[in-house]
Parts: sequence; structure tokens; C-alpha cells
Amino acid sequence: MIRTRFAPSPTGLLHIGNARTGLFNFLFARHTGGEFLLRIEDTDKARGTEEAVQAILDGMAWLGLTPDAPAVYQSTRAARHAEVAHQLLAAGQAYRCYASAEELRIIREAAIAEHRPPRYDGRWRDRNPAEAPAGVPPVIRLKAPAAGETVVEDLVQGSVRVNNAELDDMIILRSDGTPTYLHAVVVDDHDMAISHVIRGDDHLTNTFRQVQIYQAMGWAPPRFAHIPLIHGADGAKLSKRHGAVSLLEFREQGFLPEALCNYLLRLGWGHGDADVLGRDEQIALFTLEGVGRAASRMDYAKLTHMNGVYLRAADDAQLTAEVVARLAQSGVVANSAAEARILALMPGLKERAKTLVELTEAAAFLARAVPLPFTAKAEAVLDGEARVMLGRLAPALAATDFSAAALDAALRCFAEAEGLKLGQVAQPLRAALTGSTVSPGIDATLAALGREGSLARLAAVAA
RNA sequence: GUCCCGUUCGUCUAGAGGCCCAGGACACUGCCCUUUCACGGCGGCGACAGGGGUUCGAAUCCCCUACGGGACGCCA
Repeated sequence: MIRTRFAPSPTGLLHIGNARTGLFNFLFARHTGGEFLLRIEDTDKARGTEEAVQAILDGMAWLGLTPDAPAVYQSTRAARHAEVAHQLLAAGQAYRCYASAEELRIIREAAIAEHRPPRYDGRWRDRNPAEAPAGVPPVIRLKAPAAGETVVEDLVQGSVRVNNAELDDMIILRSDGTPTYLHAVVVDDHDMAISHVIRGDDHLTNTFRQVQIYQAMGWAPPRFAHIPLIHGADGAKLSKRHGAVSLLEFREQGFLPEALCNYLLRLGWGHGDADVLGRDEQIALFTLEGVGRAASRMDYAKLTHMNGVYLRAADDAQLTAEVVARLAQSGVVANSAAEARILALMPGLKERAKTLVELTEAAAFLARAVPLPFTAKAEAVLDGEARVMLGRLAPALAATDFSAAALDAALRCFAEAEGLKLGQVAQPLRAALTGSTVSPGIDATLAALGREGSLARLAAVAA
């Protein structure tokens, strides 16, 4: 049985890199007919917050990455983690260490000064427990193999090995009896019967230590797949200064979850020339073999383009609801008539927008009250001559049937009669109707606005 | 500092020894379509990090160098 898990820690808002890890786990499980589980790694009580947990849950739901079982909270499993640590102790695979924080600091500093790796020296590994200092609560450390090597057969990175001499005896249970992260993860993954651990590359070197715990317990380790990290445009670890990083920010900036998932999948994974892939295709095609091994850089321009592709394909009614909600946030109330206008013009609107933010801006004129705000360019188009021309156009339009086809014919007829090119009529008209020099086709815009709305806007500027 | 990993157009990638004087996408750019802006169509620019091998033949295999990233906590 294939079973994956996504295991974020609630230490802040859900990061875009984490979201991609979740996506890969989800797709791998779906592709193989397995299960996808969610585990909240909330062992660090000081940092974890309820809001952060909620942000993870909301983010997953938004992306459509639904786990196949309720989330497991790592904090609820502390007793089990301690139990395993004590089993290891009883089996002679672990030992109590009484070294103080001060001692450890000295060891570390001395090692660095001598250009050696900063490692615990194993001073309590074989020492008689009877020598334990009184009143000092010990930590439990894994008695890691001193010789030989530890190998991880990674499904993405290939065979990765390290000499055991490079690894020290890691702490598995703190002096207060709580488990360390590395240990808790192993116990949980084993108990949850996780078959494939798909996670960020930053965990690769930690994996050696975790494998040692599996070996000490006689457990079969899961398969590992370490996926490369996402970097910013400058190649450094993705951070706030590169732009949006939290899922919530992308949502606010008007990105669609489908587009974000598609982009994130293509970042670090490829399948021939395929670029735009729906969820079903993603599931059908996703394999770990397709995952690249180098870190990739976040490209907001490409994400934006991808979003435009999905926006154009999105349902008009849904987009309208989204736009109305966003307009309300910016203080523009769209009543039912305005909503109907937005819906009517949506096919032309969505073709010109790349994000919901752009779409909302482009649709705002349909909901605004008559003295419209004008852009500087629109203002320039509406010079004296244009206003006079619009004054003559108004009665012609008033007599026209407000269908796009009839309007188009009427405009062409009017332009010809005036001795003007169509653009010379359409552009001032557009400015008058929308307050902007950019909009969907002028006939469709007139039709969406309706006779009353169109004439009211014309009257406001015509001379 | 030590260990681990990586390196194809500016970016994401295709490429599993001859199909590659390297293909697609975004970005940039020329033209077309056109009532604006988009969309769309047809072009252009643009890469195998460097050096050694192996081979009849290497982007693909091996080694070295350079550069980049990650990990080294009683954080996760």
C-alpha cells in the first residue's frame, strides 16, 4: 500500500515551497492509487499557533489537496515517542547523556576551532551510569553505529551515502522527556505506515540519522524522495524580499489555485513539452522520476501567464462572484444589475486579465456610479472635438437596438456618415463609457451597459 | 570549517551515446489580425559551467576544477 504524508510545522503561514511538497505528495498518492495523509508537526509549543494550523488547513483546502484521513497532530503522540526512546534504551541502542548545555557548547566551539565538524564526542556513550551527576536530568541519545556507512536510496537524488564517523549520537528525547523532531518524525512515519516520505531537499542530510533510528528499532525504513527547494530570482533561498511567499498572499494577489498548482508542479518537474496540465492529467502523469534534482527559481512572470490561461478558461459566473466580492472589499458595491452587467461582459473581460486583481479593476466601471473616474489617457482622448462628436452619437445610439450586432452596425454607419474611421469613434466612446482606454470590444461593452447605462455615461461627457 | 547534493537559453524545462550545429514554455522582440487592449498566428534573439578522459561518435558515461545550494541545535 502506497501511503504518503505532508507534514508541515505550524510555525507561520504556509510557504509556497511547502505547498509544492504537499502537492507532490498528493499527486504521487493519487497516481499510485495510494493514500495521502496530513500530519501537523506541532511539537514546538512555543512556536506553533492555532492560526498557523488553520492557515495550513485552509491552504490545503484552497489548493484542493484533501487528505484521506483527519490530520494527525504530532503533539498528541509525545508519550509514544518517549516509549520508543525507552525501548531503545532498554535494548542498549540508546543511552542517557548528562552533558550540560555548557559542556556541549565547549565541545562544539573546540571542534570548530580545530576545523573539525562540530559533533558530540560520545562522552556518556560507554560511561557507567553510576557516575551520573545528581540532580541532572539526562537526555537520551541514540547509540549510532561508529563504523561503516549509512546509505539512503533516494528516489530523486539517487544513492546517497555518508561515513558513520561523520555522524554523532543524536538526541532523541530531551531532558524534559519530550521528543526531538527527528525522532518524532521517524516514530510517526512508522506508526502511520508511511511508505514514501516525499519532502524538501533540506532534510536530505538529516535522513541519515533517521535511518539509524529505523535500523536501531529494526523497522523497515520508508522510501525517501527529496525534492529540490524553490529559490528566489537571485538563486538564494526564497524569502519575503523576493515577492510573495505565503499561500495567502498569492490568493490575495488574485491567483487561482489551479494555476498555482500547475505552475508549482512544472517548477522542478517536467513531462516532455507538456506545460498546461489539469489536475487529472497531473495525476495521470506524475512520477518521481520526472522530478529534477536541482533547485529551481520562482518566476512570477510565468506564474502570472499561467494564471491568465486558467482565468480565460474559468467559469464566468464564478469569476463574477469573485469580482463582486473583491469590489466590495474596495468599497464598490455591485448591486444585482451591476452583477448582471459584469457577468454579461465577463467573456471579454477575462480575456484581458491575468489575475483576479486585474479582472476586478477592469470590471469596476460596470458597478460605479455615473460620474466615472477617468484615467489620464481617457481624459486626453476626451478632448473638445471628441465630446462634440459624442454629443451627435448619443441620439443615434438611443435609436438603436442594444444588441452587439446592431450596435456594431450603427457605429460603423455613424463613423461613415461622420467621415471618421471606426477607431476615431470607438476610442472616445470607450473612454466615456469606461473611464479607460482599454476595455472589451466596444459593441459588447455597450450591450453589457445597456441603453440606459450607456446613454447616462455619454451624457456625462458629451458636449 | 566538515559532510551531502546540484550545474542545458535570462527563467522553468525536453533530452537516458548517434533522431541535437540541442526541442517546448515564460520573458524580450519583429510582423500579421484589429475599434483600444488582450487573445491568437508566423518569425527573431538565446544554453549543454570549464578542463581532461572513455568511445567510431558525448548534453548524455568517468575524473578534476569552478560556481551554487543544503545540513551540521535539548528548532522544526
